[in-house]
Amino acid sequence: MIPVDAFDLKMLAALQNDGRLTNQQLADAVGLSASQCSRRRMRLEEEKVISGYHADLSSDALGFNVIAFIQVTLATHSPDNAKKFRTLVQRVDEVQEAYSLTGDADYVLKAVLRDLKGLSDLVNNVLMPHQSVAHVRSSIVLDRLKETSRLPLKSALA
Amino acid sequence: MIPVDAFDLKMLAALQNDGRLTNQQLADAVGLSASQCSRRRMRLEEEKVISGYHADLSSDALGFNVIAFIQVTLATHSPDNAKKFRTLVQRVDEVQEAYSLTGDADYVLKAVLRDLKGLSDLVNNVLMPHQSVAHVRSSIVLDRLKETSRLPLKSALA
DNA sequence: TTTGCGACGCAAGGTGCATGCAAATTCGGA
DNA sequence: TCCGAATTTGCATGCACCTTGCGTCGCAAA
Repeated sequence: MIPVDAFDLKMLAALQNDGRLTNQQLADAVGLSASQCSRRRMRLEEEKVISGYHADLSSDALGFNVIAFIQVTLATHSPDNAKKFRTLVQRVDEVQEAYSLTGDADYVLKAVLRDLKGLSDLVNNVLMPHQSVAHVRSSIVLDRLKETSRLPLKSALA
Repeated sequence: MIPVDAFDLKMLAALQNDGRLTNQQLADAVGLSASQCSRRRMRLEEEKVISGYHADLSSDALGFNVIAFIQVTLATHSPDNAKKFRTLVQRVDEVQEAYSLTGDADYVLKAVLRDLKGLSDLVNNVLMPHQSVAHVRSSIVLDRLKETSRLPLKSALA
């Protein structure tokens, strides 16, 4: 597959923690020169091992007070219907994540909203009325114990 | 609360998309000078509206082929037990997200693993044997329709 | 109107980045 | 074991970028 050695892994781990690390800081962290870090980083970006860099914003500070998981059952399992639902999900910014899962429901969505009215709007005015959707059940997040997107790289040597 | 004006929102939106934007690029995007972008960005970081920057790594490219949602029921609801579970979750790198929810289960975890054996290990050798845990039910992700951490800022003027 | 304060753009000095280059290292075949 | 080719590395350099000081502008209160 894509060549990723121990240096790359250290760099990836460091960049997962701080995406604005200087090549020099990276160099100090992994034990290479800055120029090498620059080259390797460009390669990793080129190969899409690093798919992007993002600022992490505080949902609390910005007034997003409600997070919800929404289990969705489709009206039919036709490919056409699935595609319509997919497009819907892509379009709605409040939906951060969407997965199809084994188990009871067809899909699970994670949504971020300003308040409970926002959730109500999403469920009752966006999801429920959509032709592809049959049934919706939402659970509100009471407490966030952990929330990261870091991969457990310690176990990874490709 | 924290003062965030239209310029700030534009900057935040831009930095959500690309966390390595230059102050000058930011300036072009929002219609300010680079120096002002620098100052405002520092302020937003200071105030923790921007909580950090992270490289986004491709789980596929790095061989993490299994994502699972794990519903956990605690043995008892004592504060002591909850704290033990909290610590466990924090320690296990494979668990990316953990929430307590309204509804059936006490907690939902999102875990990233190399393969099904990894999931099995996590469930049977880490979660199940832990004294705080009574019951575990896991669902495997079949398809990822959407996966982002962007906040829907269009609705946000604090 | 005047005064004070905050936000602005500009300019300059310092810092970081990317590429050329030569030395060092690795690897396979004889 | 030895040698040569290919890859990887560190260093140097020219260029872009970042940050801070400074003077200006606009607005709000007196």
